[in-house]
Amino acid sequence: MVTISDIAKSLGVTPSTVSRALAGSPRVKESTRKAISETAVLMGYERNEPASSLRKGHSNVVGIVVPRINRAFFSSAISGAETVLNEHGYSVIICQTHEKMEDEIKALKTLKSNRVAGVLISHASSSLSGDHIMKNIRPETILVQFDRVFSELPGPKIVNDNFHGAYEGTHHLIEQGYKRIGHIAGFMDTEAYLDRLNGYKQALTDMGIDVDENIIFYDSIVEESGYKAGKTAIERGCDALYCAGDFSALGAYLAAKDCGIRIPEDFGVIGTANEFFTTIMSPAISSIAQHPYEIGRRAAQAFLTSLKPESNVGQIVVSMEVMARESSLRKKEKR
Amino acid sequence: MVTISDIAKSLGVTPSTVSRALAGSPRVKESTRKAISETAVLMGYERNEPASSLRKGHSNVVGIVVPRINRAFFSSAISGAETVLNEHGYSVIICQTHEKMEDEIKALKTLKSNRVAGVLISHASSSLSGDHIMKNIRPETILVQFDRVFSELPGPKIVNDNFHGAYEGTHHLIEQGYKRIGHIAGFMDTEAYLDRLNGYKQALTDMGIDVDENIIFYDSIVEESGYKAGKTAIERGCDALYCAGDFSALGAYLAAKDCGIRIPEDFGVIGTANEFFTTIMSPAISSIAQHPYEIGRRAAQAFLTSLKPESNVGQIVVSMEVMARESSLRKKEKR
DNA sequence: TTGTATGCGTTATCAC
DNA sequence: GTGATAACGCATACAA
Repeated sequence: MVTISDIAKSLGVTPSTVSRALAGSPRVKESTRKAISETAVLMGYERNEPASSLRKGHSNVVGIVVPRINRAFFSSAISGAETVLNEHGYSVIICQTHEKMEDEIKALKTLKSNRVAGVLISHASSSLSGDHIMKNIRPETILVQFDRVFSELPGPKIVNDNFHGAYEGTHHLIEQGYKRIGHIAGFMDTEAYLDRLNGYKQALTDMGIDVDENIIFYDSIVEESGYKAGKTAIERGCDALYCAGDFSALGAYLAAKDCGIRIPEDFGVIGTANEFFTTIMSPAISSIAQHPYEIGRRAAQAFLTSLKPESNVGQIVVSMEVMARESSLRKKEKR
Repeated sequence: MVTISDIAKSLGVTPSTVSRALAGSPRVKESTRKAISETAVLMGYERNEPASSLRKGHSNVVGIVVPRINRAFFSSAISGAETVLNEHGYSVIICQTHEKMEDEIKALKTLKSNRVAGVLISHASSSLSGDHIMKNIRPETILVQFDRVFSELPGPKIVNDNFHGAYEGTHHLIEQGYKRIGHIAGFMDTEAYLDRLNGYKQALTDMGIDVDENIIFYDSIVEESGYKAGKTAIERGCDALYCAGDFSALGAYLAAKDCGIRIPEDFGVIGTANEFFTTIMSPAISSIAQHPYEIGRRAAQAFLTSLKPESNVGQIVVSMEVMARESSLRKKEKR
């Protein structure tokens, strides 16, 4: 392995100069700069990152902490973040928490040990406050939260525009003439679901419809719960459901089908997340799209700008988009 | 930040002893060992990984190189590998190649700079040989290939049992009474697709059916290509298709539907990968399941056992499983 | 079983 | 604009 000393010797300069030259310091003559970088590539020099990290006190690595890697939303967010960070010379260490606060703490400790320059985190569902995050991060480390955030923690936060997404989705159902619109809401310990619930309520209120707690289902947003909630919603006279997740929407959709109820004529469904499967069902399921890749990109960019002193990124809201498909379109489009 | 010297001072021993104790060396008295680890937690000691890596010449990090993180197969494989590696004290750096050999080389260089202990790689489609991999890996680094492998490279390889999966899938179609079975095959520069093609051919041959190159489609396995191939297959008198991917299977499935051909009565379809959407279509699409999470786990385990001298892991084949669903079941199950 | 001494490769500080 | 020197924290070879 060739080191900066090797380069220095072969050029009759000192390691300090080589280090400065390779770091792009302005305090080195242009001609020597060029000579050094040329012989560096010639000799096949590659920086020893651990040595550099030890000396500098931090590495060129950013940690990303998520509940699970193999979930469409997170894997896309990671992909977006990795792409941006790589372009700027950073590597990415991935940690999954399996939704457990305990694992989250372990992950943060590992990242601290590795002296990462930053942490992009979407916290575990069992993390009820951000105390353990602040406790397990060095003060110099840049913390960026995305998707699932604690508003009480400092630093950039990248979130979906859940309120407006829910608002638009509900409004769309009303526009299509649905009268009694229920909601599969998820659990209220997650801010995202609370925001969606509020968007839903606001849309109803704005259109002069009373909110009925009997048709709001505070349940997990998996397919099975969606199916059950769908059945109940139908019993309670709903003619449409806005679901905080696509899998619960799928459950409700299948429940309606099983009851022999026509979609969208007699029953409208709209989900959230724009999962691939929603596009290929027949009828296709409407969904409120998130932009996970973009959220990952933004999180990475927030980290990069936070690197500069005086920067102050704050909260970034990424819009959601109603993808109106057959499951909620009963009015014919004008032509 | 507390260091081993701090611990040493507070206990009246030397840093070497602390280092040895924390590393679990047998050459340290049990009582001092205990005292040291106790004060270590008491003082909140956390190892400085860069320092350790510099000294040892390698880090406790394993690099994972994949074409894209946000693809179901790879994100699951990463998830499995990360889980196993974490249990053994390793962190995971993720790199994506976007299917470009150029990015793959960059990724390997980065990992080399970081002195990773191992590399788990599924190579880019544009990598036609493994030369660049060997060139950009230190000889001490353990190389594990998974899913897309170069058989000419040394070291463990974790692969799907593509041949038998394809064989079983094709055999299943024959058993269901389909007579003229085509194949959407993918491109032959990828070993996996070649193996699937061979399994398909073997199954036909074993059942006394002639292989007809006119109904083998060497095309990309995306939905669009599947649709086109599906149409052509129908024109050429096929009554079933075995597809090397689920998205091409979906394309063919929709092509048949658009032609007004009944599935499975008049046309059978089976895909590969067992994507979620195949289960919820109506009729549901049969698929030959892979086990990506398991493949990731195995890759990580192969790395861990390769750590031991004298170990010699070789090739590991992970079985595939025919998930027979409505799209290929025209014989009623016996009851 | 423990201590002593050294160096891994880099970068920052200071001097010239 | 360049050089000399030191130090980051840890792990090992050797000595005792």
